[in-house]
Amino acid sequence: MVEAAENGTKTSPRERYRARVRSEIKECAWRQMAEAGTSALSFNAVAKQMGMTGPALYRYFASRDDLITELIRDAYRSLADTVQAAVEAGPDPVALAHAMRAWALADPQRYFLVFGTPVPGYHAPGEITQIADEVMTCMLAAFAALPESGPATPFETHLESHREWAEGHASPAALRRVLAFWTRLHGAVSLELAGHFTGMGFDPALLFAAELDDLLGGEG
Amino acid sequence: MVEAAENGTKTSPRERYRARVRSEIKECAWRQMAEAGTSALSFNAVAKQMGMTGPALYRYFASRDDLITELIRDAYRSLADTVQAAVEAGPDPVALAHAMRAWALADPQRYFLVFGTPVPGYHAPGEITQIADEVMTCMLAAFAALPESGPATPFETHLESHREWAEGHASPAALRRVLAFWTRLHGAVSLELAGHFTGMGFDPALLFAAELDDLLGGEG
DNA sequence: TGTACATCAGTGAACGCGCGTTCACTGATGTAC
DNA sequence: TGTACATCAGTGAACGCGCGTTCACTGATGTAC
Repeated sequence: MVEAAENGTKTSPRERYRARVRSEIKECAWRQMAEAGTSALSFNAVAKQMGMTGPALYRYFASRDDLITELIRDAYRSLADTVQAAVEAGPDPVALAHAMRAWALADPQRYFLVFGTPVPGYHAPGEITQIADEVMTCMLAAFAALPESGPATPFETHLESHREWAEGHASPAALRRVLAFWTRLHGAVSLELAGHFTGMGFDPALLFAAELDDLLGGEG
Repeated sequence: MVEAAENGTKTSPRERYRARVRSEIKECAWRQMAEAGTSALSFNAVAKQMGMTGPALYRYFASRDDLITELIRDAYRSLADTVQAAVEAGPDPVALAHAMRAWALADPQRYFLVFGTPVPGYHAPGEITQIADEVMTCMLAAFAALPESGPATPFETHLESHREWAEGHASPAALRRVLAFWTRLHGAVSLELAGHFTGMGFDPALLFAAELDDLLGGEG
């Protein structure tokens, strides 16, 4: 995957080469994470796997932390793009849910880099928080068109006075639906990916569908 | 917390001392995990924090991996005990849910050691799988008494032929409820603990209650 | 109760290792005239 | 087109560090007579 030039300026061969190597390094890092886990990323090992010596990587990333931060950002970015594409095709929560699940299954370690065990001290840079907001906005858009249901639940009443984060784009009922959507989706997908369903013989896809159906068909 | 002698045999002072130091080492390790994350557990650092030199720990644990495995086992064990205690007080899913959430909030890193990002290669030893089964059995017990609801959903039909893991102790309807219970509980709790709700102002406890209510009150 | 011996918790030195990172360098690639 | 120079990707040696782990030891605690 070659990183494209984002504006019209001509890219020199050297710039193109740099961009290609940079993304090859990232792919290598992803592969290493997929094999040994999210927390086991060695700068030197990535270099070796690239056929380079360790110090060479410093031509492309200022430090190991720099690489990791960029991987996290890319993970969020690809989720946001996936969600955005799904919502642009129409505000259909079911389609959105399946797009998100597919994104998760495509690369479990990427999923866990976003939604997995947090590192206690770590605070995400603003750039990442912003992408997370994008994702939330898209999810809200998918639920905006849904009809109101019955009388307000206690949680919806609570949301009435705690909805600044949605910037007024949605009713408490829609917010509750989005949060339930997100919660159930994450619950089912992450238990599945972490292997907590292996041993029980059922198909996780059907549990996922059932949870989704309960939210959307059940009480609308 | 002193590890009690499990049978009637007298424990020598030395044995009592050993047991106390062992559990102090574990507490130290938990503290270190709570500060630096699940994956950052250094044998030497634990020793230093205990006021010992590194090699001294080998009197108590055969290796670093040994310590970690035992911590994971203890985490599962304490979850199973919590769940068991809740269910013994009566088969009330609401009480069970709140007991499990309380257990998670009491020590997030412990929760994530059980339900967080998995390490790709790792396969849990049989002892741990067995404790996980205990937890599932307890959850099933909490739902066994619940009344049947309407016509079977597609997922329940699927479970009809994939329910060996429950050993016949529950109907497909109950199994579906247990899986939804577990999924939603994990979804809400883990997003909360990972900090994905910070920034939005609402109270995670109310989202949790709402999800629970939707499962138990909503369509029973 | 006092002495001789065994047990065993903890130390200090040492091991090899892989880590992230720096630095001065070489040699290929691209640019200017 | 050929030559002189600048850029810059990548190397190899070296750094200090903390890691898990081993080993021979010291010295305190417990046991046997």
